[in-house]
Amino acid sequence: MQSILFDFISQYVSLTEEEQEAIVSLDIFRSVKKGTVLLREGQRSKDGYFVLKGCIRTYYNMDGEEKTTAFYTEMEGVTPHCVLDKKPSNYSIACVEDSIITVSDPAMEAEVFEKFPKFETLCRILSEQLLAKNQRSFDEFKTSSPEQRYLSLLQNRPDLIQRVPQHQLASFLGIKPQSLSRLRARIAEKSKG
Amino acid sequence: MQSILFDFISQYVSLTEEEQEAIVSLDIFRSVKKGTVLLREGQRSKDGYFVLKGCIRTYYNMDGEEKTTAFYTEMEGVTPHCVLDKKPSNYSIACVEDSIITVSDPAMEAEVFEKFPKFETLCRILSEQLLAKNQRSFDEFKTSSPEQRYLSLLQNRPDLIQRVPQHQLASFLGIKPQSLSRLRARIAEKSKG
DNA sequence: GCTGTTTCTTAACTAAAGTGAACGTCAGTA
DNA sequence: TACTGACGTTCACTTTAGTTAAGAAACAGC
Repeated sequence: MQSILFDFISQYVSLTEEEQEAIVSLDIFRSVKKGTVLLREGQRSKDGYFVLKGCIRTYYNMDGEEKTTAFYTEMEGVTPHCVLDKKPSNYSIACVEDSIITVSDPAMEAEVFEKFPKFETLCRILSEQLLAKNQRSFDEFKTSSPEQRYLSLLQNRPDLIQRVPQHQLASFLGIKPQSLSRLRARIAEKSKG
Repeated sequence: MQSILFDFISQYVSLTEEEQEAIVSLDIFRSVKKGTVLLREGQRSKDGYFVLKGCIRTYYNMDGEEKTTAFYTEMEGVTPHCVLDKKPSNYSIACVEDSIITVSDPAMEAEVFEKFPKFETLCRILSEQLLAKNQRSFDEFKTSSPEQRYLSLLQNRPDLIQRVPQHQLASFLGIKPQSLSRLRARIAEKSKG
């Protein structure tokens, strides 16, 4: 299980035995059941999550309605805003499927950065790349219609459409579930032609 | 001029005289005229930009039409995707106003990180915070209508509405210029009510 | 297996954004 | 001065999303 994480890290920096053991000794690996809420709106958690297997999502509760804004699957991680903000979280995080994740906080990070500065470089590079990726997604979202967004999702993350409920996908695409149904019907109609 | 940058940095880490001089000696400060294109679609620049005064924007050329997706004003910075990607840029960056900016590249960063590891910590923290901020904006964008987005812009960055052409604002809000005009008229109508 | 809930789809109607075109304003320029 | 092009607004019309409601299908708990 841990090897999945180390394989991922090795794409960026190489780790010695000692460094790997330092990670393992932090005891960050968790197995969580579908539906488990990792972070609840209003809490002040300091934990960040990284998905080794499975899928988790962030969602807001807007006047009674759940709005899912992001999914994190294999080899993707989230640091909730409240960790950096020092304010209660304004969204929740839950497991979409049974998942295996790592859970870590800034104190653990600081400890590792101290011992192995290499990890700080790793984290800097990862957040720079995540930032760029997030901006690209945002740009694509802004410059395309719901239908184009759905088609692009179909191209780039077809697995998501299978593993995630439609109504969660809808808000992820910035529309209502009914509109997603209609849009799908429209596309099917076209391709039948 | 340089003091603006150091004031900003001092919010995160404190710099010694020596460190400040190291920055100054890099000769990164530039004064650029309105309309200047800093990065053109298709180029492979390694430069990142930080705005001390003025405003710059990123935009895509989508079948002849310019789509502006982001504005950067005082104390905001961009690292174009092409810097991290090692691919030609798929967007352009231009000055919206006469501006004073810094221009730096990864080689310069590496040099400074080497001499003063403190700067790597600064950069890590900055990108983590930028990432969180960007995700918040994206979440807000997804969960609101064009009209709500415009009203929120009016609240949070009223200056942008003044200093930026409407058609650039429109694509920034994810809509067409005509829709922005209409939407503004609608709001004015309501408040007259 | 039954029941109730959640999820997905469909439909009719409303509201808003996209599209194409026209027009007025303004700045720059021949 | 007159011409040009860019920008913003308005209008008529089309397309699509939001809203409300109803019903079918899938699923979980009993």
